Amino acid sequence: MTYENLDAKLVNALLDNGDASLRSLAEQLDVSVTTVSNHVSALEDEGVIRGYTPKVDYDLLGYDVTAILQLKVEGSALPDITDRLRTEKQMVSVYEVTGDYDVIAIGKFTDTDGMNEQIKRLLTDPEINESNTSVVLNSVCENEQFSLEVDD
Amino acid sequence: MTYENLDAKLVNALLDNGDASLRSLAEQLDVSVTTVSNHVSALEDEGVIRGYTPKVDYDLLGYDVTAILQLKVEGSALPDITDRLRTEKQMVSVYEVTGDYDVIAIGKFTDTDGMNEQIKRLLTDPEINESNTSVVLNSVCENEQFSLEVDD
DNA sequence: TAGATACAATGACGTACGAAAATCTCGACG
DNA sequence: CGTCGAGATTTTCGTACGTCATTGTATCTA
Repeated sequence: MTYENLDAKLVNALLDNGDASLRSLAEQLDVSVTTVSNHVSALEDEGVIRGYTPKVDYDLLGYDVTAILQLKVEGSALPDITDRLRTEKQMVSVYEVTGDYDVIAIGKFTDTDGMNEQIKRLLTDPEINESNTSVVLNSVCENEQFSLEVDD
Repeated sequence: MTYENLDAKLVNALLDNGDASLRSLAEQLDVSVTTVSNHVSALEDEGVIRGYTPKVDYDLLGYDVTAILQLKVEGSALPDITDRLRTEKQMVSVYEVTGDYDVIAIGKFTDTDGMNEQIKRLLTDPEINESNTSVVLNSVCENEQFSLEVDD
């Protein structure tokens, strides 16, 4: 088994269960605990694994509404706008993009009223020329981290 | 300190560091290890915390290109399309939405060529009436999990 | 020679258990 | 009608125990 395959398998195993103990990983991949420890540490040091996080179910916490905002922005104002969006706590993702719009942002809200209010407030910004909001009806999948390819 | 505040603080502490030990959480929040253990277990059982996952840096792994697809789909074909998108490994998020388009999907690719090919293949589907692709120039933030409000 | 492995020692960790404290329930009484 | 308090329930806490991750050393392999 090559080094890189082991790393990919480790990442995949951790994506499956971020809590997995080094021992269980060692058994699963048929290598020693020490090797697993070394490789996982290396992945963390390299930044491939940038830490661990609980998967929080925001739906259960009352953040029922997800909205996708698309904005056309004055070119020079782009950093201002993205900065402002990022500091909005409930913004999950903010992208600068090519295409019809300049910015696409995804946010989560407790209800449509709160969403409308917050979005309205955002859109008062004179540097936003045009906007388009899509409300999510159904999240087929969200923030899925896909597994890496392994050639055996 | 109320029960709910403790839970919110625990979630926030774990969002800050999903690896935090029960002991460090206990010290940080000034409660006993047992209390932390009970509450974290409860949060996991309730589904508020749906598990733990490593934060994988796909950029570092060569998935440089992120694209946002918007599709108009024959109403009856919507489940087919979303199903198919979900099974595309590199799709990170797939939403059914209101607005100009019916589906918004976010995917990651190793290069623009691969992206174009994969997207072209997807769009041959006759049930997709119209599509629009935005390529991400800059991810201001991505899949940020925001912290919960705590009233002290 | 560099990387992987096995083994042992140590300190940290998660969890189960019983005791103590806090909170809630609800009828009795002023 | 409002207040009180005993019993019951829930929550919290400290301790103890077995498991785990980590580290260092020595051995093996490509």
